[in-house]
Parts: sequence; structure tokens; C-alpha cells
Amino acid sequence: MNAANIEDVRTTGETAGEIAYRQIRRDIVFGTLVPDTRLRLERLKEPYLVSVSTLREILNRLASERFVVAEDQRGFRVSPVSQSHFREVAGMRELLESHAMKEAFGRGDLEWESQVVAAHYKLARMEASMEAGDTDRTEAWKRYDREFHAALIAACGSKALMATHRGIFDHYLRYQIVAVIYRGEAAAKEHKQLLECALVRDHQTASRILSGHIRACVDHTLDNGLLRS
Amino acid sequence: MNAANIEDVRTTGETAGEIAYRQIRRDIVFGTLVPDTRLRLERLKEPYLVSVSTLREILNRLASERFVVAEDQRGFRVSPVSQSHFREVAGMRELLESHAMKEAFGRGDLEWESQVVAAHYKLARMEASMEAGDTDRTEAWKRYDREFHAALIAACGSKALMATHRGIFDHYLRYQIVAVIYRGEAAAKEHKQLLECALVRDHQTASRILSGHIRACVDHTLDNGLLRS
DNA sequence: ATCAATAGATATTTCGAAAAATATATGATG
DNA sequence: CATCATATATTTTTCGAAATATCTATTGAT
Repeated sequence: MNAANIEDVRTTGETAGEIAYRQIRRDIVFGTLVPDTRLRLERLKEPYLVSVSTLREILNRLASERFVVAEDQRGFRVSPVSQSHFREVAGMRELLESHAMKEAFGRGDLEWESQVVAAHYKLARMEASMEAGDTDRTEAWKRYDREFHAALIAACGSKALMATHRGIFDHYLRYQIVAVIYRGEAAAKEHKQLLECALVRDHQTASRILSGHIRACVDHTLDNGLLRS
Repeated sequence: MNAANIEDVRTTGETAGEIAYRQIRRDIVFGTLVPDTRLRLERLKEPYLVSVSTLREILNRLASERFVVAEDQRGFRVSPVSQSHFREVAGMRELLESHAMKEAFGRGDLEWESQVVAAHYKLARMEASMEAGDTDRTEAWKRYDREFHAALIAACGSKALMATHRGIFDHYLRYQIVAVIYRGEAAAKEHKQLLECALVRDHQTASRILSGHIRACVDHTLDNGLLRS
């Protein structure tokens, strides 16, 4: 290959299907594709710039991740949401993340600590910016939130655990978006507490805070009836 | 539809892709498709009786489940196995199944108990039959083992937890097959103990037994060097 | 008027081939 | 002889259309 092609490696390295996959997944997590709507193949071809076959590959992947449901010979639809499922997902997050934090706190080294500090710094700055009225950046905020919690458990020593957590976390994220949750100040305080726990390796307090963090979010959502049945 | 078609509902209700999916998944879990081998599309068309497009749908699904890995523009291969991954999967099973048993023991009713008894009965009979030299039925044995452990946690109240457990369990199963593990007598005894714990709702003892159950299996495999690296 | 059966329309599933990328073989050059 | 560029072959990715199934509207019968 000649020198001119070096720049194209980025572009060609990723398949069209991969790009469309990320876009559709993102549209489900962030609610652009609303729960329970049917995903008609011919209709999705145009907006995502792929053919039906490629779409089916993508939707099959998302079905494995439970972001869409595949009904036998009746196509696909965006997975529905429900109070009970939200509770289940929140419970899973609590179980996985608590355990992973405990492991990470026991194994983490200086490099890990610095990554946690870095992730918290970015998140805290974003939270401050949101507090100051810089709205409609919730997507970036959620990304930093995810990265902070991922950093906390990064030293847990199990790729399998982190992968499972990541899958569950995105489902949790969808409920936060779908129900339009905002409790910035409280969440920011809890994030700071989690950072401090990490640095002194106090996983018991961290678990307690995480439980509160998650349960407050679930209760707030369900109490206000932001989700039906 | 006329009366004659009623019988065909079973046949036509399932798509060709669904059948091939189950077969390929099964072939990976039970080692027929050996770890790390490349899954060439043209080569798999014939044995599984589907086209390349359908194959890609299946392999994308299995990639989401981490039974195959997809390399950018380089196709698919059966996920490799390693000691460290086996340990991670075993750890995940311990975490999920322990927690689920605790919940199930707290919520289970008479109907649940009877299902556990039924599942154990089938498993115990199979184990006795294996003990008596009825070999090469390990696949059926593994299925009953899975069903027993699934029955134990069936009352945990979380479909999400059960689904995640199921996914992890099959990865665990693959290692049992790949490494040709057999510790029938010991396992049978532990299964009986788990049944008794369930009926008296002693989740703490059950957790201890499950830990031993899993760790003995992992140690036995790795100590005997049945798995490289 | 209600229900069943049929025909037509719409959607999904499956296929084989074209397009794009990677891997392999060949040959030229230092 | 090694290295790099070029050409060939193989493989993956993507597509559009044929085959199959489901859904809807219409007709006819009880």
C-alpha cells in the first residue's frame, strides 16, 4: 500500500455493519428507538445505510444482549421496559459492582488509583458543568459516569466480570434515560465518597454507598411513576 | 390454513437459522468445534445446511455470547480457552449462583420445592447409571446437571439473574467438556447435600458446598494440567 | 350479524452472487 | 539473498431479490 492509504486505515478498518451496530445500540440505550417499537427491516435500511442482511446481523447481536427481542418469524422489536425489569437490572448491577469493587480494592496498584482519580476528575468537572446549567450534555455525562464506575472495578482481575458488568450497566443506563432521571448533586457527592473509599481501600463503605446510589435512583424513578407497570 | 397444516406448525415455526444456531452452539460447548479454530463460512455452509448470510447471523449472535470471537474483516473463530478464563468463569458462576440460591431459598414455595426434587431425582438416577458404567451419556448427564442447578435458583425472582447465570454456566460447561472432567461420586454427593439445604432453606451451607463443588472441579482440572497456559 | 375460509398484501427469512478486503504467490530490485 | 512491490487467489462483507411466512381485507356461509 502507498502512503496515501495510511490515513484510510481507520475508515476501512471498520465495517459498515460495525458502525451501524454502534449507532442502533446507542439509539436504543438513549431512547431514540423507543421501547417496544417494531424494527421493520425495510424501514431501517435507509437511516442506517445498510442492507437487510446486515441489519439482521446487527439485530441478532442486539437480541443476544437483550436490547431487542426476536419473535419467531415475526421480526424484531426494541425490548420493552418495566418496573420489575428495572429492579432486576439494578439488583444485578449492585451484585456485580459490589463484588468487583471488593476485588479491585484488594488488588489495585498505584496505576489503578491514578486511573480512578483521572476518571473521577473528568466526571466531577462534567457534573459541575451540568450543575451550572449546561444541560443537553447528559449523553457525555452518562459516558463519564460509566467510565468512572468502570475504572473503580478495573483492577478486579476478571475480564469476564467486567464484560458482564458492562452489559448490565448499559441496560441500567437505558432506564435512567427512558425515565429522564436527574439527581445530580446527590450523585456527585456519592461519586466523591466512592473515590475516597477506593483510595483507602474501604470496600465495605463503598458497597453501602453504591447500594444507596442505586436504590435511590430506582426508588426515585418508580415513586414518581416515570415508568408504567 | 387447513387441518393438514396443523401438524406442520412445529416444523415451520422454527427457522432454519434457529436450528443451525443451536447446533453450532452445542458443537462449541461440547468441543466438536475445537477452541481457536477458524470458522470459514464456505466450509460451514454444507454441514449446517445454511447460507453464508444465515451463518453470519448465527456467528454474530455467538460472538455476543463470547462463544466465538469476531476479528475485524478477518472472520470468526471459536473462542480460545485458558486457565485464567476458566478461573474467571468459575468465579462468576460462584458469585451468581450463590446469590441466586440465597434469594430462591427465601422465596421458594411448595411448587418450587417439588421442581427441585424432580430435577434432583432425574440427575441422581443419571449419575447412578453413569456410575454403573453407562458411559458416553455425558451429554445427557450435563443437561440434567444444568437443569438441577437451574431449578435450585428458579425461585430467585430475577429473570435477568437467571439469564446471566445460564450464559455463564454454559461457558463453565465447555471447560468441563474440553478438559474431560469426571468426578461423579463426589459431585453426586454434593448434589444431594444441595437438595437437602434447599428443602430446609439453609443458604449458607449451600453456598459453602457450591464453592467446594466449583473449586474442586477447577483445581482438579488445572492441577492435572488438562489445560495449557 | 358473527365467524370461517380465501385471496391479496406486507414482512421476514434465506439465498447466491457482486464488491471489498485480506492472504498468498510471483517477480523485480538492491 | 533479502526486501519490497505487484499480481493472483482466497475470504469476508454487503447487497438485492427469490422464497416463505404472517397479516389484512373480502367474501360467503351459518
